Amino acid sequence: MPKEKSFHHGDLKRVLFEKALELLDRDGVDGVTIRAVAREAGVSHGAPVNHYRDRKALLTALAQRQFETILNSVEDGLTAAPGGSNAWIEVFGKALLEFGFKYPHRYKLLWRGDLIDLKDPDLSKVMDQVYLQLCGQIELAMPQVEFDRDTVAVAFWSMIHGYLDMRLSGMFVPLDDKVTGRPRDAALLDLFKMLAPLNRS
Amino acid sequence: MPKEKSFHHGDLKRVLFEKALELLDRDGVDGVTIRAVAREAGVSHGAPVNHYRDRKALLTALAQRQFETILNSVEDGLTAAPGGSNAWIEVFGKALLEFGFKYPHRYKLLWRGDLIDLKDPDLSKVMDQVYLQLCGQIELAMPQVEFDRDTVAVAFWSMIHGYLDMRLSGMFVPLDDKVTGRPRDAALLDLFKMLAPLNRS
DNA sequence: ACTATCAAATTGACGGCGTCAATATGAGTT
DNA sequence: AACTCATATTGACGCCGTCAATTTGATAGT
Repeated sequence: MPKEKSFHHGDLKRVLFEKALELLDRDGVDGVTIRAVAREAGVSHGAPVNHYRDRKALLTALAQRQFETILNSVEDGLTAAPGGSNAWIEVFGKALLEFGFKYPHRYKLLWRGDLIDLKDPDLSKVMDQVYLQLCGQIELAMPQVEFDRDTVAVAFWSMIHGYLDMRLSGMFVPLDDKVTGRPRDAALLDLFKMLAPLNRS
Repeated sequence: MPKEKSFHHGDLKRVLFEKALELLDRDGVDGVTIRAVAREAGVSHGAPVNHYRDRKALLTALAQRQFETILNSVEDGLTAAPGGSNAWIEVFGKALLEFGFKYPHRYKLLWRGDLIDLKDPDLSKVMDQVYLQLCGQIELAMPQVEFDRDTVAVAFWSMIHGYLDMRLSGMFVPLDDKVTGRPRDAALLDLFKMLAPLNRS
């Protein structure tokens, strides 16, 4: 547990992280500047360097936390899943789609390899955890598959991510469904289920 | 045909566009600054405003041109295609994948809705052309399909784009194939072909 | 209780950016 | 030869990230 007010300010690192997340949700990643975060936290523009080396380190910490959230969301979904052989599609698909539509700016940050440090051990660790969990579920559901598990995992994740990325970039909103945006989501998951017969059974 | 040296400088707009494209390929979109482009063109930092209102207008022009290139590439591929009912998968898939791997920074720019003007008429026109061409091919190949044509188009494009976006962001290079990167590409296209039996035939 | 220490915070500077306003230039027209 | 007006230059403003020098103040050692 962090001290209430340990030294000059208090646990500034926690405050900086929270303010950065608020700015991210409100203004997008461009709004998350060292100086803006410092302003929100009520400290000088030079203070954050003691806790985050630079902007990339701050954004990396934000991204790492979001992957943790997604990992937990998937784990929760898996324990509550009916357990059909296609359950992983619903669980992973819904986890990613709901997260993306709820926190678009957080989701987009996850794939900004130019802004975050992909070599960061904590970040790459949780990214690997999510990916390996997906592969594990595919292996459980499809013990004999025509394509290797990595290919199925990459194809699935590519489709979900590509769809989210284009939707959140405002790319084909006008060409997308005119209603809630959800029927198309479900259709994509249903469509991917057609690949389940890849089982050599 | 543009005049050789029409006024103060010559047709600066053309030069600005070309230098901007060079900078994009070399340094990524962050390297395409108004001032850097002006430097490369040998003019002052205030000169470009007479030809591109602001940075977003310049980047929009770059993106529009790239979509034109992709559109032409697809059209070339279609005329040369064998014409099988799955030909559109190969043609569109290869056009996008080859463009993305050859010009990663150009490809990434296309989906930066925060940097380009999606409402620009010229840009949205060519984007619609590419999308409608895809839908048209799907309609030709799959006259009776279980899902509506838009859903198939979105699913296909999502998978290709998601894969490219993650690859080009350096996201799962370590987890991807260790060889050339191409076997995985082909596997994804093959995998999507499994959806062709969606034909109610 | 006093002082030394040292992480944490402040301040100020530097260069780069986008953008805007004021000014200068010069080719084509009258 | 003078005018016009698009084009180009210059300089400014307020952001930004980052760094160096300095100050602050909680804590540990005497």
